[in-house]
Amino acid sequence: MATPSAPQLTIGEAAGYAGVTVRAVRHYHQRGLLPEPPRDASGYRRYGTQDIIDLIRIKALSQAGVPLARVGELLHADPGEFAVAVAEIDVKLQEEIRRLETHRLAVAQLASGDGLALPVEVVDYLDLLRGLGLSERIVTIERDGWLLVTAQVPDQVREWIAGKVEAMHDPMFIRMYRAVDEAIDCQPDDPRLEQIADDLASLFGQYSGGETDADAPLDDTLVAMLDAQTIGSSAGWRHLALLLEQRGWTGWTNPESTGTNASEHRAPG
Amino acid sequence: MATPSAPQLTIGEAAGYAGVTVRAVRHYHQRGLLPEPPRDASGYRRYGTQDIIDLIRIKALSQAGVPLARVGELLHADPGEFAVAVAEIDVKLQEEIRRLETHRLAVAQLASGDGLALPVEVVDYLDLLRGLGLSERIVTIERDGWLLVTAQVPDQVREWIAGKVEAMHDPMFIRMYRAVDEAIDCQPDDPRLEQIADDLASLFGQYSGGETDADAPLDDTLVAMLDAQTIGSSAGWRHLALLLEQRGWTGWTNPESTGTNASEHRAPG
DNA sequence: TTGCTCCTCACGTCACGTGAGGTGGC
DNA sequence: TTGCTCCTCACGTCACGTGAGGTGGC
Repeated sequence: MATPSAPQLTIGEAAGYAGVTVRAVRHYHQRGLLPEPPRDASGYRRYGTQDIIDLIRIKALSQAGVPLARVGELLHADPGEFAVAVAEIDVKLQEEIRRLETHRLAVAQLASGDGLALPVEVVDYLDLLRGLGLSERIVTIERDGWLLVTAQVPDQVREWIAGKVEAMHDPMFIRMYRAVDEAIDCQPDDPRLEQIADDLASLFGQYSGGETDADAPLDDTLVAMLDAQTIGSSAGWRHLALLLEQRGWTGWTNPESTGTNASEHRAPG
Repeated sequence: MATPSAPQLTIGEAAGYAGVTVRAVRHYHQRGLLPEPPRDASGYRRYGTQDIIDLIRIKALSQAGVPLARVGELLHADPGEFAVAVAEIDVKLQEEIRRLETHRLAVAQLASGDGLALPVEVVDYLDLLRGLGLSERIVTIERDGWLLVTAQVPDQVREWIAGKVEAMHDPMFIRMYRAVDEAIDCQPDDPRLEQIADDLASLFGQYSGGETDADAPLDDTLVAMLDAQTIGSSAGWRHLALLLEQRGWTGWTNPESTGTNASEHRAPG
């Protein structure tokens, strides 16, 4: 009793006392983190107290996000190295937490269905369009347009959307959007298209279009994608574009008509 | 111009506009998340606008921590299913953030070198021992003992350590610890051991040992491990145990002598 | 012609999980 | 004898990364 005999645990017992799985212990042997203990007559590994302590420390480091490759070094590092490594680990954990918190915010927005990969401002703008009574179809088209633009130039989007929201206080803009919305489901021979084209041509004439800027021009390919996504998605819109051209308008690529903002950043036709 | 032609992007261009890698796009095809687009004359995949939008949405969901297996369902889910799934994702993200924050705290403690897998209270207690001038060797032995106990019964440790801290206000306890510390590096024939054994026997006699409790008894194997880790680690201690037995003491397994708390939870021998 | 992109396998990463097939211990 | 643990391969997981070896496009 004066010299207590150290217990020789099997791998399952050792794993249990350390709070890890049997497979994890074998894995640590394979990775060289924990030396293979002696075997008994049956070929079973037999673990001592120090092995359990090492297992607990390996588990703690690993759970703190330290890759096993570094755990090996750290187990036998002096306090100086250890402190440096710990500082690095803390920075990584901080970054990871910030990343997840950002994603949580994104996911919360995402509950609305729109917020997926879109800034809050854009989601609010889309809700504004809904509030004006515009159809889900046109809102979806707007949303997809903004998805494309946001993926490309995320930083500019906030400014652009501010301009759009302001424009939406102008009753003329609202009338234009409603007219375009009405056109979306028209057949090309629908007589309403002629009336809508007349209205739009008149509205466009009143609007001098001074908001064009070229801070971050979108490249031609992206503009073509946006056009395809907007005009190309509706036979009514395609025909409306033709009618507007007949009235001297230079095409859908003008800002107020497409419902996306891409064209605002090209000089009017 | 009235009917803009949709651009047909190569895989590299598509990946670029969506902000993912070329390999990721091929992977999404393989997983069935994104249908294979048509090929051109050279066998190159050619992507349209909707593909880019889908890629952006896949990326957003994936980055939010949604496994690709679920991304597939969610891409075409109705708003109800989507909302439920989003709520689940948010819960997972919250858990993950909490887990990482806990680990950050652990890692911060870990900077001291001790805090690895130990509660703050234990670290403070170890610092208290250092403050009393005890050697690093005995502090390390204490630490490893607490590591073993904490891995086993983490909830009880806080109470136990409170009792230990209180006991350390008793000068008798401090003298015992210092005597035991002095013995650690003694050869078995060191004459000081006799003196230390006399002192300890005297101290033990004064101490009635009323703090034993059995709230969460440690199993025999764990106690044996603790004994091996403490007494077994020093020839001086092993001999001191013998000398104490000669003085009628029942062994190291009595609480005040080992420096670990395990034995406090067994009835004195 | 050079350099870049594209193509299809197919193995590597990371920390283990999970059988597959067999043997020892109580 | 049954059931549990142990043993050693060795493939599977997850979301791609990274060559390997070859061809098309500008």
